[in-house]
Amino acid sequence: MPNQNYHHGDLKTELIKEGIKLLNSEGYEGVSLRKIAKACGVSQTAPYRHFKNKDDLINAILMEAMQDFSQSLGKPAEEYAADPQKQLKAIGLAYIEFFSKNPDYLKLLFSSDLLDKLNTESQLAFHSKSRHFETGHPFAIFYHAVKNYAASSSENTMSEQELLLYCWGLVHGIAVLLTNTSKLPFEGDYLAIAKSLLESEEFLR
Amino acid sequence: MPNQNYHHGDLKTELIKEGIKLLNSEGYEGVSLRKIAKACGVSQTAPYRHFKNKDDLINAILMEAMQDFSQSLGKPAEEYAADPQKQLKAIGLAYIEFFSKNPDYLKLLFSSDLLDKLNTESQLAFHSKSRHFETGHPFAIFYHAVKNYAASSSENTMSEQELLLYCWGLVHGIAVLLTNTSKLPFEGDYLAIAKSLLESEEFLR
DNA sequence: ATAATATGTTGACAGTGAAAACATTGCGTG
DNA sequence: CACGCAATGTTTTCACTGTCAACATATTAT
Repeated sequence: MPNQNYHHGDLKTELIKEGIKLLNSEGYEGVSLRKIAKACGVSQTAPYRHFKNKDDLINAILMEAMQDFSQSLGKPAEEYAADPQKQLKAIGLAYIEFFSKNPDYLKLLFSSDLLDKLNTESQLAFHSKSRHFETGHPFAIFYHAVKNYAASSSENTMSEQELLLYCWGLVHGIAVLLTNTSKLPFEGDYLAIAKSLLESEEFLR
Repeated sequence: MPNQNYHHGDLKTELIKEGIKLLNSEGYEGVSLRKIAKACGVSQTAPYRHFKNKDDLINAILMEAMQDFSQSLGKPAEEYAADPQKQLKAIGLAYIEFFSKNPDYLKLLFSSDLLDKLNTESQLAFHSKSRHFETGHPFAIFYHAVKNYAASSSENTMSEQELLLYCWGLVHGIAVLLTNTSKLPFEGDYLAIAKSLLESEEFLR
């Protein structure tokens, strides 16, 4: 029977859980190791038994978040598996919607080294289709949809790399802008605009 | 005759200058008020006589940076003033190239509240053409090029808002991705890819 | 010249990430 | 079962950060 006041039981996963909670409640800037530790009812330095440093914890949190993300992209990927273009467009929209709902993930993702780590640790994960929903590269689904479309479309004249940059860039850029609507020059339902944009022929005819 | 050890003379502008230097040398994470103050040979709290807080100084630094940015966009804007499509494409490329060379500005820009401030303080600046190069909204040039193209093109079927989201989103997204090339799945000269992409008919035919 | 103001300094405080030294628990091996 | 070692948690401490209050000095206006 474990002493309730010392060994915690499953601190590692609870740190991640409380980290996500804190991120959602206080936002990107409000996340600190000490707060997370306190939320778990544990000393300030306890997290260091489970994570090398703050960025390591952040990466673990993101890993969790990217699971949601992968699922959000996976749904349209399956639904429109038969039509590569429709699939790609639907995935793009899901990408935008996800970060629109979770703006802090976007900031976190590009200020941590999660993606670098994933790229070096498991280059495979990005290219293999099987592991997307686990620990693989969160953008693999997107990447495969792009490859799929490139292979299927007779209209497309872009190289695979161009196409990836085009699709990912557009979708990511819109996501960034939408999480900063106050930075945009006029008001409006930008999410709706983004939707009609992706569905139009201007993007992938 | 000013005492050399007390009143500094022109601390405010030197703080900005040293701030930019620090940003370029140590990167986004390495910027702190205290370091900037020390670089100016002044006490830690001296900056508070000229700036309300850190974000205020950061905004001033960005203001300076955005001047460069505006000029980088202004050059192709003038060069291709006669051909709205070419102009828009050239501006887009300049946008990408600028942040590709100054990746830290990109991070800073979207983690400060500069754009919000500009939008509330001078909504006009974004819409008027005359003040771009001074204190106006740094994206006004881009915006005007979009409007220009929308008005001139008979091919374009998008609304002005759609078009802005499309162009700005694409260009911004690519800029973000290029400043994180290590996050991309394969290696290559992404800047060159981006260039050929913008020039292709896939983007604004 | 003197008062008001602008500008700079000192010292302090709370919050942060991190390391070192120490304490407690639980597990594996004899 | 007992013992020792590894895992996990705590305390203490450090350097660094942004910011404030109180004080000092210079500049400017009256």
